[in-house]
Amino acid sequence: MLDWRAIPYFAGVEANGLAQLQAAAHRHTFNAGENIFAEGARCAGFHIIADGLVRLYRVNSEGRLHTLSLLRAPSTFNEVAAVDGSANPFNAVAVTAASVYVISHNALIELMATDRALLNATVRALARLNREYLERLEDMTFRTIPSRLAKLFLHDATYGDQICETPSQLTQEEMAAILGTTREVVGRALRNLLNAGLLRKQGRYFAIVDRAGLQMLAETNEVPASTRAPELKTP
Amino acid sequence: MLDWRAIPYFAGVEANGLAQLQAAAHRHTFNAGENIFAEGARCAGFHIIADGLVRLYRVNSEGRLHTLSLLRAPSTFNEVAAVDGSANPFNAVAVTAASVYVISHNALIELMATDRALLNATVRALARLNREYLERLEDMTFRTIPSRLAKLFLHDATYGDQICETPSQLTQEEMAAILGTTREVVGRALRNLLNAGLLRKQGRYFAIVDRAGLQMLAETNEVPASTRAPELKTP
DNA sequence: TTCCGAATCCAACAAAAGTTCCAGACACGC
DNA sequence: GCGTGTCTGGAACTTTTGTTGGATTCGGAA
Repeated sequence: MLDWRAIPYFAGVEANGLAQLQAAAHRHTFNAGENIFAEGARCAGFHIIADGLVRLYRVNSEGRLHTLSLLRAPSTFNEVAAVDGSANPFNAVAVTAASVYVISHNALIELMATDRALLNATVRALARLNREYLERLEDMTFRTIPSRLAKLFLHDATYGDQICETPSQLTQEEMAAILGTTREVVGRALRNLLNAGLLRKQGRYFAIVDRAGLQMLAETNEVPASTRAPELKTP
Repeated sequence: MLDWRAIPYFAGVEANGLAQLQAAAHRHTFNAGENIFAEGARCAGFHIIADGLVRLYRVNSEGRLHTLSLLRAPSTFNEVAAVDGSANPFNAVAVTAASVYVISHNALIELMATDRALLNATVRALARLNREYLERLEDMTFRTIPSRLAKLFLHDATYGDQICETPSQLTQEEMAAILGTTREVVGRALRNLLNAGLLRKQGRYFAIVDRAGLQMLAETNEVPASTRAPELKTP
């Protein structure tokens, strides 16, 4: 069961407003792998994840994927389209079987018109989303792939809220989609972090060895010399 | 003189509300090159450009610049920090001498609490900003530099509203800052677009020859074969 | 167990982007 | 007209990223 009060978006909205939101929401269930809505399609409304894991992503003309977020309950998505009523800005797919509440654009606008707390919450949520996107934009502009990978492992503010699975449990393919590159490149970067002594293998996955080193790498694009492992190859 | 009704952000706000906004605003003037506010500093409030050209940018640890927008009157900036009261998400500098009205975070919050139209306008503006950032993010993720350059010249939705100077009047240095790269790379890309017959030189600057070709390049990262100029070098 | 598909590892190569350097062109103020 | 600083053109080189292809490991289903 979904505890509506636990949803960060609705912090500040009174019981009365919550009840109205619940009344306006329609519940949908999706099988693993099923599409929830498509980028560019008519606004699908405001979505609340009650259960399951949801991926938001975009695809380019050559078919490469960019995962914007991996979200699990309780969280919300598609706020932007829900608010302006235009096309969905990304695709959404259920990674696992998922249960989702949907509030239509019109219903949300109507509720925001009567419930000031909801309107305020929306403003806050949009501002927060803006900051997140800007952070991601700077990552793509300034950081190398090893640096972005380190940041992903640190699970910091940028990715922490949006991408919920710990990176150590993601496949290289999934990490690549999140970082906006290809699996091979992620594999190489992982090997480098391993050799540099920042990560170590733990079974199938990776564990953090040197958090400070990862932080340094995330911030400066450089592996700190003090923690770098000695070269193995002799010329 | 600034015509407050001409500011897109305030579309829908009534005369009464506009008067209150004007009363809350403080006018500041800046010389060419003068800093308006700094990234990370305490929230500088909501800014309205009455006159002049303003650059919003970020800097990375190595000192490279990323120009997020080049704005001229009438337009607004720093909405996000003005709304959530946190640190400014970027630097702002007056490119030319500029005159700017500033409304503090507290004043804006108060006005939004009494003026529903202003609150709605803020929601719309934040949604629009979100879409712009997402578009830019995808540009950085998926497009090559020639492709981004073509998009800049096409002056399309992504850059059209935010970056007001026509690209043909920007220096290579400025284009590089907008695209998130370096001057040399922009120079090379420009030469390629020239050789491919998509642009031509017009005095100091460039003019568009083949708009469809630029569009194709912007969308697919490929220079269309039909318009490509014959190779000059023979092996 | 055996087989199968998914995920990984690794090497070699290709392409894109970043760096360094220097030579001209041009605009502007003196 | 003459320097001076900004902007541009372009070559040569390095690094990073993307691509290809094959070998290997792993876990679960038959």
